[in-house]
Amino acid sequence: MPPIKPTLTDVARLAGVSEITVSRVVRGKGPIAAETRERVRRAVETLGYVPNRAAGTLASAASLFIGVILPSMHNIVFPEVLRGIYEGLAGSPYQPLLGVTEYNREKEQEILASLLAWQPMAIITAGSDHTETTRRLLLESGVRVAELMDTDGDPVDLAVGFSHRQAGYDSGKHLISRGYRRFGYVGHDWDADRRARFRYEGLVAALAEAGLSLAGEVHVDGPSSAKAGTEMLAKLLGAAPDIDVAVFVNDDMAVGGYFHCLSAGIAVKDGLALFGFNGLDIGQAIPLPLSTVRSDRFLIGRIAAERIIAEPKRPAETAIVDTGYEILEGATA
Amino acid sequence: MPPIKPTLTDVARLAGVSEITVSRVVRGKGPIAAETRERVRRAVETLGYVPNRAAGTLASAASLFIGVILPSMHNIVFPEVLRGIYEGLAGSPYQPLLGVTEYNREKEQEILASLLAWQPMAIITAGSDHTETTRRLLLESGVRVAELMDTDGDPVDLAVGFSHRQAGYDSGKHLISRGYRRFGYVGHDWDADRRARFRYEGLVAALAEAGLSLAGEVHVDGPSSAKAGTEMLAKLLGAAPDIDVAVFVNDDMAVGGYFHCLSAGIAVKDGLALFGFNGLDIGQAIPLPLSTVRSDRFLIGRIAAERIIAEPKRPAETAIVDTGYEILEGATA
DNA sequence: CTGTTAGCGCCTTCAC
DNA sequence: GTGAAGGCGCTAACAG
Repeated sequence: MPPIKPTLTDVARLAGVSEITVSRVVRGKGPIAAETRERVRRAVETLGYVPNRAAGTLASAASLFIGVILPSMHNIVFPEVLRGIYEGLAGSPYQPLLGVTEYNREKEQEILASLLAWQPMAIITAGSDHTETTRRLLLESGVRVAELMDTDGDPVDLAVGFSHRQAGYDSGKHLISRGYRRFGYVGHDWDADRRARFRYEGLVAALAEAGLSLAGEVHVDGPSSAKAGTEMLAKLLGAAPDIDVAVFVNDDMAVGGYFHCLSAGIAVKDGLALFGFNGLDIGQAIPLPLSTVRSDRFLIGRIAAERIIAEPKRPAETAIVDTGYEILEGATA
Repeated sequence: MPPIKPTLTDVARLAGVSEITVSRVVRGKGPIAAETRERVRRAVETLGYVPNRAAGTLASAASLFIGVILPSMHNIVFPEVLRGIYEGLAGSPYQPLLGVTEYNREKEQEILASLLAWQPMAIITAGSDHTETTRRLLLESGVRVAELMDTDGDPVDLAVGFSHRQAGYDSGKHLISRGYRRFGYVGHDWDADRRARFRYEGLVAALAEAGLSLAGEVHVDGPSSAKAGTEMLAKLLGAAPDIDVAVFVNDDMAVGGYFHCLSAGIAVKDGLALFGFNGLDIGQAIPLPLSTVRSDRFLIGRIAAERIIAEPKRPAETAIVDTGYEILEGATA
């Protein structure tokens, strides 16, 4: 245990220069004579000096934080977004500061307030929709704001993602074109997850255009999972035995549906088609690759981080980056 | 955009009190007259005051950060640990500050240095083993240090987890007691993941005690995944066709192995037994629940956070909390 | 290329 | 129950 933490002053004294010179060397800013730099480096080394960022933040009125707000850590989707953010931030001095809302709008608001207390240079949120106060705080913060995943709303500053409504609609069109007519839906509680509802609405719209409607639908309480998918498909088939395709809110659930078919001896695709959403690895690893919509969560995170670094001041105009998606034909529909 | 960010001084002026009084109200510390408190509250409300934590940290020489270092975000294991940490921190003023090492010891060291610059009150690391410098920095930081996941090493302060060596050994004993004799192993690059190696070594030790040894083993480059498990099991069976049980480094890989058996028409358990590690949901959702070792990642994170909050000063003695594990019999072995 | 001056916004200590 | 003074460690702005 060192008796006391060395400060800039200590380093400066040891190196025989002023504090500001040490500060410049440490931050790599300003012109410094090679020899001076070397002397300072050695002093830093000797003392084991670690800069105090709280002091730096206070003095420069600019922290190196980027506040990141994610809805959930219950499946791999948002950790992937986070990986993308880290990737986009690599090599920059910025540090993500993470909050998790559990899909709760009030919690998002609290988390935002606490993140803002650290004077972040930007906020990246994948929280679904915001409370009015949240939106106001984002707007008034004056810092860059990236809203991730969907582009169906009206962004505060920058939105990165794609239209979930359109993805749902395209899924419906695709399945209709392949001859499916009797649709069942397996979802979860979408009061929290607005993107799930957008996809659902897009799907229903596509069906309506073809003069069709859902023959049955079931919703699980709580987070989606393979286990829930297994149970919910069984329930759906109990209520609507004659459907020819089941559309799932996401791949986790759809993979569970696949397992139900295996156990129940249902011929996947010919007996019952399955369709997911996300394009998770696990869905493509099962013996019949899952028919689904692939999106690139990693890319969404990375682009958001890169754009923010490239333009640290909030621009006058809002912008939307469409990262797109792709319908994977797969083998289950 | 507010013309200027209100500070304590602004609030104090509006409320007609001194700065320190506002500070006390905001932090909920010290004795304050109910009426004063109310007046201050209103002023805070009116101005939309948000405390500047950088200033607070600097002045009090104690930040509200807990540095968290995780090896990877490529599967659900560490997000679960993180959820546990958030759970353990709920209701406290502490905020996790996350770094991800990608299983790289040098990167862990860099991340640690940058986290320490924020004067965290504790460091929680699930990084595998440390460089010498990392260990020294942890030791000298003087703050609480929790090392998560395994208890096979010599902790700096607090370790929370269980012995992976013992878990590997118990797995071997269990499988031998069930009659398996010809073992194959499917792993990944464990230079990075020392816990995987500990389990492997435990397994091999159990085999040796019974006069057995591995009949074959394969290792994938890169992160583990179901897809890699599928491919690697095929490869293993090419090299060692007569094994009666395949032990996988983790459930992701084992689930992939299960899929290979489905596709290749191999009777799981009777033709080839499968054994995993972690007890992931997906492993328990497949038609034959995976035989595996269940650990509680959420609990590990939560306990670490709770213990740190309960005792914010580093105690004189190191401590180890064994969260245990459980062999799940499952249906694949 | 280097130094001086003057805070950043808050909290600790000590007084009343 | 409240306040005054001083400083936490660093950096912007301006000299030289």
